[in-house]
Amino acid sequence: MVKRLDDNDLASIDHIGLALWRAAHDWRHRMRAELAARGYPWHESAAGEVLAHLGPSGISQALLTERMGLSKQAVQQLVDQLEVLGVVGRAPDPHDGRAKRIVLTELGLADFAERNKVKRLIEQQYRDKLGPEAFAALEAALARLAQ
Amino acid sequence: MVKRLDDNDLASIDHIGLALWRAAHDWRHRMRAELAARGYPWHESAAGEVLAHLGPSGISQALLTERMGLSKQAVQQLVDQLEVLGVVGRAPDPHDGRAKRIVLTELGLADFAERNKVKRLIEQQYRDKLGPEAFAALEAALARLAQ
DNA sequence: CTAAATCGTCAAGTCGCTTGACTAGCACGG
DNA sequence: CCGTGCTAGTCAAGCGACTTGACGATTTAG
Repeated sequence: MVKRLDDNDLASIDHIGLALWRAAHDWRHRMRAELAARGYPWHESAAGEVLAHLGPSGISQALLTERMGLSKQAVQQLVDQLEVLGVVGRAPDPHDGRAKRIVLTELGLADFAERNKVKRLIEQQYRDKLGPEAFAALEAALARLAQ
Repeated sequence: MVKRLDDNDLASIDHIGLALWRAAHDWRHRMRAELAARGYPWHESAAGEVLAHLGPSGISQALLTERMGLSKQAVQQLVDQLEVLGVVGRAPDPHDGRAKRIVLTELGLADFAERNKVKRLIEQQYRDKLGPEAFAALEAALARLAQ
């Protein structure tokens, strides 16, 4: 036996979970990097996640908290950052004196539009790489798993 | 119009990247929770990731660092935690006075075995949910994406 | 109309990682 | 065989992304 490699016993780590993990991170990385390159650098930080839950009609901070699955304090901090950057603003909710609505500024709306473009771009890259049938199969399998 | 929902404009967020993200996190969560439930709670913390790169024959800290894609200090801290817990130990490398080998203790070896069991279990859950063809298609698509 | 729940805020702490500064051992060209 | 530089590991400090705790201001329920 010439040489026993360190990782002889690591064949076991190459499972589908790892493949999923890598694919998810690849997607995330492409998305964040592309948006940062296009002039929306906050997508490189955690605050960018907020924008994934925020459309032109705005959202209450409480609902945002629920959707993001974080503590309300965490969400508050992320929104604070975006507010400083001028991407979102806070407006009082007319129907509830406690609540505030998070709304997109003009810059935020531009970000929203760009995000959709980039999403389609990366989806197309994946489709090109896999072919349309395999891409559809992937989508279907993931949807099935999510149920 | 009865009611305009907050998320009318959020249809765009439901893309394949998100599905991948969720699937990856589901896998990770099942893995960690199951291992924790079986008496290996460190898989709930970042230190558990170390064990994914560590087999019975051990590994040098430097190589581990390279594999994990973290700074050497980060890896050191994670290994420290596992050492305190008695899962791994540090042995001097006979061929290199600077290096130390990270090796599994008896507890670590039990963890290694359990990890493989759980991995197979969860893979089987996924296979059951998808059916063998779709599962194979998912594996193939993910492998293709990783290239 | 009071009691409880909800919305948001301020403060402090934890976890997972990073960068910086350092020591001990190895490698190699002169 | 020796110094110059590279590599393995350690110690310390700090930062980002969260958490928990405590709180005032509303709204809702009984």
